[in-house]
Amino acid sequence: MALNNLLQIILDNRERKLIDIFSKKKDKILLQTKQLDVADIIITNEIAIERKTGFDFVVSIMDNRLFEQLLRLKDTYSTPILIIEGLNDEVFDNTGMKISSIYGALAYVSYKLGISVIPTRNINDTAIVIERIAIREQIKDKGPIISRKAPKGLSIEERMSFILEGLYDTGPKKAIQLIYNFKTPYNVLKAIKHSFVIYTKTGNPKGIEGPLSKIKGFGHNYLDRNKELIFGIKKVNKEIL
Amino acid sequence: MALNNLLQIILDNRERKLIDIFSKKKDKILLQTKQLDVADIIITNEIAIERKTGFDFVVSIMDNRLFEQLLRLKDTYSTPILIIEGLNDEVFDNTGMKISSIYGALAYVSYKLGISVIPTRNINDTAIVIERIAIREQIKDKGPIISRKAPKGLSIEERMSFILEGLYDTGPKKAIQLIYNFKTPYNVLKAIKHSFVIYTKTGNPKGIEGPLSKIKGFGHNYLDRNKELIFGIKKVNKEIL
DNA sequence: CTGTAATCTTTATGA
DNA sequence: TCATAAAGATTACAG
Repeated sequence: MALNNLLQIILDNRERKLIDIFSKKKDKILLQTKQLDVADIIITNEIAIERKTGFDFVVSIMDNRLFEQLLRLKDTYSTPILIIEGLNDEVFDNTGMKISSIYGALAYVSYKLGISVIPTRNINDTAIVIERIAIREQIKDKGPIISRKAPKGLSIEERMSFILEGLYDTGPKKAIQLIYNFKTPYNVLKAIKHSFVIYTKTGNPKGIEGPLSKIKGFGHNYLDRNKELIFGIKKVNKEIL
Repeated sequence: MALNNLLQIILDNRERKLIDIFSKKKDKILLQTKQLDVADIIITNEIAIERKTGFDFVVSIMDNRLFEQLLRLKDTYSTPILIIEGLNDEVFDNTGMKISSIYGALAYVSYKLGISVIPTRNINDTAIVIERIAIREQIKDKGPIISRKAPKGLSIEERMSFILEGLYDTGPKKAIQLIYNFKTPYNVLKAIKHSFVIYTKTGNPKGIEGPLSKIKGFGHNYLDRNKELIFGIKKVNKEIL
């Protein structure tokens, strides 16, 4: 598609500044703008770039947007790239986030999520990086990309756990325990249905009985709250069901 | 107790400054120094880190040492990491290398070579990154557990919807529709269980029948994918259940 | 993401 | 054996 030796770059139409910069290079770059869902810049079918300023990066950590965005990027493109622009003292000092948290997130994205992180100083540098990548992929030897560690879309088990994390008092740990013990989300709900609180003679909750009682870490409170959530009833006696 | 929570970090004995920094944390970190051949810092058998100041980085590009080093790192450890420290104006202005060349090399290392690049401002930040990686690999859960936190202050209906948003192709809209029609999450799963795909004589999916067919927007794809997710079975024929 | 507070389950203890 | 208190583990929340 690339006529002559024109570089083809697709930009999200909200990236005004980048559009301006590349517009001035019409002799080199064939610019295309559209509303993009999962990335900010697309170089090829395989390579897409998310651009974040240092400030954006930190803010998106706090509201949990970062992880979600990057996972989608990773799901959609085999070579996802994050350009992080101007991660400087100003960002570290003024966002109120702990330094260790920022670097923890950065390290996580880079080596655990397997997303290629490229730091730049400012938007002009960002434009340079984008152009270099486009040149390499579209003009130079399109040498193979050395594969990273196993591409990690959500497995079905992870996805199953994901559902259960909607329950009260249920984080990743408990969710995984439940799937491990009962195999499927539906079985988990059935297990909850068939478990009951045991009371002492004086009427105090003593523990639980039923399928759920075989796993540690699930008590009467867990049962009560989640039965209401799943079945829409406040209290359940064995006799009623 | 304390002994078990010690982080173990192996440093090349030429990394004097890092050794100094970590030496002051003897209560947390078990430091080991030795002459290392292919990395500067070793976290586990799989994870090793090359540390380069911005200046070193540029110089090693020029004398062709960079790629040789990093390729060896990559050959030896399955998760190679490059910490690039203080890649700032001073480096870009005073090394005499073209900006685009520096970024070209950086991009190449990151997305083409598949080495995890993590930028830091200075050696103290570098130490933080190393410590975070060690914590994640040596203390926290091995497999990265993904979690989704429910927004706080949800009503029970909202919370019910949130559970269903763990299903495939189910966002807020479909989740609310489902709760509105079936009242509780458990009923929704039962409705999915008792809904089935209808096929044409030629074996093509035609639509669905059962409780779910009464609502618009839920087709055979939705049914197939989510039955697998909820019940752990790839395909369900009416006859089997 | 991290670090801390809050919450829940389990174990220990005394009546 | 039951009821309360302390300990241990996990989740929720704020930055």
